[in-house]
Amino acid sequence: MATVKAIFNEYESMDGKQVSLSGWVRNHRPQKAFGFINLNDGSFFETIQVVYEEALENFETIKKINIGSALNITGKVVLTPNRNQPFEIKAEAVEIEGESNEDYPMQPKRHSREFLRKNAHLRPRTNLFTAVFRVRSILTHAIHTFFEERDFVHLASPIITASDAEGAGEMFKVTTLKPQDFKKDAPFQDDFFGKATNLTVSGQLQAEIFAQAFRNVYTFGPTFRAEASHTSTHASEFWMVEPEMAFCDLAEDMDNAEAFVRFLVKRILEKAPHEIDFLNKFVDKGLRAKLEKVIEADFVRMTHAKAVAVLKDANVTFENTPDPLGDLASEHEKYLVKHFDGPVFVTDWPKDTKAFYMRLNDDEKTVAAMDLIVPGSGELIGGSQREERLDVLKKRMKEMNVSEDELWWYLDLRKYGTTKHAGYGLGFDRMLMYVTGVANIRDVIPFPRTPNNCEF
RNA sequence: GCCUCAGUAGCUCAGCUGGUUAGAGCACUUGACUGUUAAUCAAGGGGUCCUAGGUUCGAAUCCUAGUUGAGGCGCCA
Repeated sequence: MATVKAIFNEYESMDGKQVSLSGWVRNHRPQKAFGFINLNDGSFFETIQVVYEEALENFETIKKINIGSALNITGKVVLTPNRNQPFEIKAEAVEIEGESNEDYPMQPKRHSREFLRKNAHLRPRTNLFTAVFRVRSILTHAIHTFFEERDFVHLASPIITASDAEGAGEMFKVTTLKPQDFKKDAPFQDDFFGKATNLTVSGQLQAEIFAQAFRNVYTFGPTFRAEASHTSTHASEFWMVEPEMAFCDLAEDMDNAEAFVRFLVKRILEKAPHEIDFLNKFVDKGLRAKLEKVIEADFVRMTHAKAVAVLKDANVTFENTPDPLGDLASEHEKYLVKHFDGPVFVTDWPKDTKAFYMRLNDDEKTVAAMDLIVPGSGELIGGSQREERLDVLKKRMKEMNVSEDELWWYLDLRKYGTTKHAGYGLGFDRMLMYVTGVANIRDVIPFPRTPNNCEF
């Protein structure tokens, strides 16, 4: 069985060669004595044009084939240098593997993203989602390749956790109890794990454990947030890449993050040129230029204090006043990436805006944190140097109401050969938004989970 | 969670200052067409105008509530 991809690669030497193909009809234009079928077999972004003529014994049946039908085709490759496509397949046999009903919802025309979300079982067959999900697959492999080439050890951090200490957002409860089984005083005593358990919001704390053994490690897996977020960059279930490096400070952490983002972009440009062309043409006209610039230019790095100063100097009225002690609003992030025309690292954040484990700077007011903000996807990476000093860590946990008892093992790491170390979390789906130019996270996840939406 | 906007044919949308039987393009069905490229041309079928209530002689159109979706904000990746 030939594939469309293989034929596209070798058609010049295949004139007159017989091939067998199977795939799905993307478009069909029958005429009186012949017709054209655009077939996609899943191997390649492009469709292949199949021509069939009256001489075929089931010609009248073929003429009635609907879009979406699955076909088996035998025919000859014919070079057609003077037509819109360099070659086509002249059919010798067209067999219908699976018919498509006349009410097939996907038409050869533009559909709204909302409609396609409601038809998540059919949208992978559209050009846009063919491109997006192939890029998603390539991006997944590229992540493993980047770390594997640098001798990082991959670990699968647990999806069910007992700790809810991280404060990264609301968590989903995991329980086998029925509502009436919860006891008032000790609700989870009789539960499956004998304690309250949740779906993970981050694998970082477990990655820190492995980093103190393997030095450089990463996790890559699903994470869950039960926040009622209604935005284009939030999902209830999403994937995160979380490297963790021992003997590493914040600057080296950023070096790694920058190299990582650059590597991923480069890989996508190499491995998915047709998909990027399509996305550049129909989704985001500046996409290719933007990606090429990311490969070349160094990312801007500035402290939070400097960023606030830049915002104060800006000749723009913000709804939220830039606050040297506060978080950046998304309008601020948008201004910064536009102003610097590319990704921006913001470092050394006010300690009250960040999590307990981030390393306290010598000024005792800021922590060694970094966010990488990018156009379109907002905060793509959040990371920090971790607090390795036991006494300081304990003090921060007390200040922020984090239970020492629950995280005894995390504190143990600071007793037995503690090292300076750092890491970050990269939102995989946001990275995919960034490299595809797709504006909504629901359109880069095969079956997105958001508040009130768990179909499919 | 807060704010704003929207819901009319399978899809994309027009109609909305109230007024006969609710329209277009695409899709679908039938027919025409000897090279189409989201083919073209002709005809036909297809509607709980989101739901409930209200105002009115009369509501797709105005009002109220609900519901679903989208966008923005907050939270973060």
